[in-house]
Amino acid sequence: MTSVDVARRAGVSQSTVSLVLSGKGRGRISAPTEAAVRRAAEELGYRPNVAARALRTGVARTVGLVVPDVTNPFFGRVLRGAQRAARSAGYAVALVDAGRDRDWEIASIEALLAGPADGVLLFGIDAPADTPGHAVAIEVAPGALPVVRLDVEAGTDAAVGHLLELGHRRIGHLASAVGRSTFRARAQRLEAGLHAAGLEPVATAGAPMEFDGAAAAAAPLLKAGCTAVFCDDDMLAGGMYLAAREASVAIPDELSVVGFDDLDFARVLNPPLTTVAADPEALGAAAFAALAAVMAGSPVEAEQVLPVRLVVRGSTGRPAA
Amino acid sequence: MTSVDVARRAGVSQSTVSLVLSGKGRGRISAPTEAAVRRAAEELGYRPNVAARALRTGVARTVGLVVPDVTNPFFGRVLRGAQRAARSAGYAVALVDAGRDRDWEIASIEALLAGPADGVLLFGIDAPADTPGHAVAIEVAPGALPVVRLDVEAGTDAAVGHLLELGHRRIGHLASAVGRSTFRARAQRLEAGLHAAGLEPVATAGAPMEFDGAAAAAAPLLKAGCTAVFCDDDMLAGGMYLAAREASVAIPDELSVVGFDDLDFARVLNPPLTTVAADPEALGAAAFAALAAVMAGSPVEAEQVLPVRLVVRGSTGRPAA
DNA sequence: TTGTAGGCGTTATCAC
DNA sequence: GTGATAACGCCTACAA
Repeated sequence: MTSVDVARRAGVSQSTVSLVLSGKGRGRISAPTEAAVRRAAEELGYRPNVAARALRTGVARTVGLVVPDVTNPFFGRVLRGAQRAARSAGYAVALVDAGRDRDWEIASIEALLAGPADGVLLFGIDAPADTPGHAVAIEVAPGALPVVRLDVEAGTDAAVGHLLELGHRRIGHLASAVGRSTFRARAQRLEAGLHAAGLEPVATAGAPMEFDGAAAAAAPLLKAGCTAVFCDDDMLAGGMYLAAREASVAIPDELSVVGFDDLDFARVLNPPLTTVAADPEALGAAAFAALAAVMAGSPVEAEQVLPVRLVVRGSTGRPAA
Repeated sequence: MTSVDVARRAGVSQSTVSLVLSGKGRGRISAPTEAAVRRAAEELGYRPNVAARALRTGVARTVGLVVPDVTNPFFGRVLRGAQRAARSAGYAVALVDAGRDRDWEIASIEALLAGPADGVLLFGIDAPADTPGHAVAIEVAPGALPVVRLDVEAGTDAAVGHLLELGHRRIGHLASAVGRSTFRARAQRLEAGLHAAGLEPVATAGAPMEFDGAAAAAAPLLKAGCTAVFCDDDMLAGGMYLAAREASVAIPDELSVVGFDDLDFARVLNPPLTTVAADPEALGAAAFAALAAVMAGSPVEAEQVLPVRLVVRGSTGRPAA
């Protein structure tokens, strides 16, 4: 099933088929010829061979999205947003899971850029300085690559402000153990907010992005006597809930918890989690748009910052004392 | 950067480069020549062009994984399992999200099979009868395609048995509104189990795979006076929790809840969810293995059933009365 | 042991 | 308006 078959069936040459189907025959191919070609293609169920086209044009019409861990529900929604935007631009998005493995991350990026993909979206990856092809970074600090990210500063400020306003003075930080710059920004901003109020974080713990590990890391924060904890992420907040339950500490009566991301499960936690809500679909869509611009050679803002907002639910309240 | 450049640099012909790099030069190419080629390739940072190779060989070394909704955490883990298995076989996995849209599902499958992918893994999709290329179905009832699925029958039996053993007689079913055969199997098995005990399901509700919608669908089950509810999926169980909280119904004292899948958040719910645990990574890996066999033309069992097991946690207990 | 040559299905540049 | 024809980069008989 090739364009040659279509040509034969339509009684024209192969190049005419190509011209018609690519739309480049505009005003060069007669209407009857065009109709005949289209009908033949339709009847035969012809689909252009992607590999041949890619080889000839040097363009794959595919972009890669590299995420650190597909298991995190956040990425699914980023992918969906990127995929929607990409599809309407005639691109496909290939998701690759780096499995939290830095080497594989780099290998994947190279492999992708070597041909299968025209560009890559790098989530939370502080990209190799010499990223070879078209790339856009997501959720990292400004660097060599154009960046699309959440307004973590505003989000953190809002969260800390909320805690302070409720009267908390002993605030802990359940931080992500993975050293991504977005998390460093949160830590920094948290400390700044606390300092401005004449405070210091009571305790800080670095936790893996997974409930049990986070719970283990969270336990010491409880011992340190925090009345509130800012968690870098909702997954970590989930771990905090686990640790609190284990230690029979009541949320929010004895402990206030704030998360980040507003993952779906945040609402079903008991009590529902107060968290900084982000729009992952928008993040994915914006990242694709930026990448499309990069690939087109258009100017791209070095940094695009998407708004977030604090959603106050049941996990925060006034401190007990 | 092509194999011709490498050949020139190594002072050999292009075909020699191809032979060496594909490993098919075994015992045909002299050691010094081979070394020279490898060194030249290394120095130049040569990467074979995937499109050219795919065009020439007719093989993309990529398989597609089509899922109904990337947003569900279950799929992330299936993808990871499939990707791991695929990678060690030299294949890449392209994830495509059908966005719960049947038409797009079909379009995606066709598009994938038209070239970019050598085969597809179809999750929960009752495939078009005339699936054109290599395909394996995941989590559906046996049909035209080889199937890899969870032992939902045993899982449902275990869940129902558990509820019955605890003394429940008024058992409801929070069913998935999406008409996939795996869910039909659960419904059927639940009824069978109940009948065997001389009971009928007290009430059944069809719910969307998302917390709020599920909660809305779950509310009537509470009104119907169920003392226990079997949920087709942990997401739905989450909705059940929401509805129970809304109606001030205590779990497990006034209502026992059983889920299915054992998603990560099941443990952080309060109380932790009793659920039928599956191994999504194994599912993904087994599906890829089956697809690899199909692509290789080897015989493949029509149906492969993976074990599940009931994990009893805090959401189930004896009925109040 | 190595090189030559043909072709995979497209697109695009020419003649006609 | 339409049709030859030449790449794109790679693999693989087959020839030397």
